[in-house]
Amino acid sequence: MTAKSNRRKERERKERKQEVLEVALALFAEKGFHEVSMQEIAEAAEYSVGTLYNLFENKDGLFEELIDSSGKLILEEVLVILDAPGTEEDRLRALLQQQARVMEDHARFIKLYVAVMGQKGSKFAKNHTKDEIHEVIVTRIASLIESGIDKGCFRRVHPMITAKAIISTLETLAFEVAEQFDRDKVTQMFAEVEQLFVDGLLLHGGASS
Amino acid sequence: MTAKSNRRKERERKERKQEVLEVALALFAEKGFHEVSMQEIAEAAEYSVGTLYNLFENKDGLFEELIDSSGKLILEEVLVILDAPGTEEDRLRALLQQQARVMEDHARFIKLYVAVMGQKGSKFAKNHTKDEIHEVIVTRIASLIESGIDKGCFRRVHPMITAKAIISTLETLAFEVAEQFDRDKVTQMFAEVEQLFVDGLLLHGGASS
DNA sequence: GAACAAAGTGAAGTTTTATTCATAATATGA
DNA sequence: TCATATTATGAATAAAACTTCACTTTGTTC
Repeated sequence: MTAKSNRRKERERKERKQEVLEVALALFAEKGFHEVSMQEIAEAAEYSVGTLYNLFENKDGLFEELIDSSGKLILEEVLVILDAPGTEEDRLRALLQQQARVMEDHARFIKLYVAVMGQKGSKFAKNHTKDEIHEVIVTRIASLIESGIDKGCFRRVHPMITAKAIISTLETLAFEVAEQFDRDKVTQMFAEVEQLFVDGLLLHGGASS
Repeated sequence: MTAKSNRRKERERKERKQEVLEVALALFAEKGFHEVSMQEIAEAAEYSVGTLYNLFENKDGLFEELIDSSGKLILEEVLVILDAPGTEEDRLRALLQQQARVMEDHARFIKLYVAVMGQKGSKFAKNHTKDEIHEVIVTRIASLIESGIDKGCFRRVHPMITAKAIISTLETLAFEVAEQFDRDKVTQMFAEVEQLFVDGLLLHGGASS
């Protein structure tokens, strides 16, 4: 009985933490880490400050867990798309076509992430997860492009720079849609991005329409 | 005599302010606004805190002046390039080719700018200059691209999204080189960006090499 | 329903940092 | 050189936030 209870307690604790993290993400993404007080998070989450400190080590700890948990989620989603079977062109198109869905869930996180990434000298510089997400995704896309070049379906561009261009474009657009999300508009937007990058990379007949 | 003196006093004051702003920019870009104290800026600038408050209204004021002065500089530089005579292709290439030089002067500012831009809900949301720089540059590039499409030298892409893609790519790369700048490496980098975007936009024969 | 444990609370303590201001140093002009 | 004005200083103040903790409420078990 006790073991079973412990399991449930633990799960409930995780749920409470998740609840807080979601509220905190919204606030941090809107105003930035230092412009949001623990008091504010507590009120928004309908807990007291004390409870926050019961759930998390401290404000920095809360923030790190936020980056960690959201980061892992998004990384996983993107890798599933990139690891799917198909040609390089297919997979690159799939990535862009599914961005609307990915961003619906994660635009606020991406926004926060980009803002935090900037300050490498800040106290969050040590955080491993932070850089990893970005690095892994960019590297994967770069090798996808490289492989497409080798097979002769993409023209010769610098794979790493192209990957960075694609990701930074997606991040920038995520920024813009983070506040009020409109699925149709965003889908349309990424169709344009797809046309820009993928058609621009194709060697044969991409420049139509 | 007094008028002459006043003029000089004023100039010297501006110089002192500029001196402080440069030091502050380096610190802010590295660690972020809230992670840099007035004490820290004072020490780095080799003044006392009191003097900072003599020169600037307060910390927020100092920051706004920083964004304002650096922002106007960079805007001016970019517009000169975009307003130069030549075809759309020429001017777009010129923009990318001259980025190495522009960034050598302003990479730290761009980095800071991007990080701050993120938090629209922050207390700097009111700042006009902030958004204007970005908006003006993006809009100008978009109309350059649009005009190139109309003339039949670029393929049909979404001008605004393409402009945003180009700018966000440049900003991202500025991020990376902000710390230690290597002119040759950066020049090479932007050549790759040029190849990616401009060749990708051209209707005829761009896909060579 | 009583004893115990777990979760929640928020006022008070502590730390941090922006800002002020009385004073000192320096520059200016006669 | 003296009187005056400008500029610089940094300890003291005040405000804002993080964090703690003694206490209350809620849940669990027998």
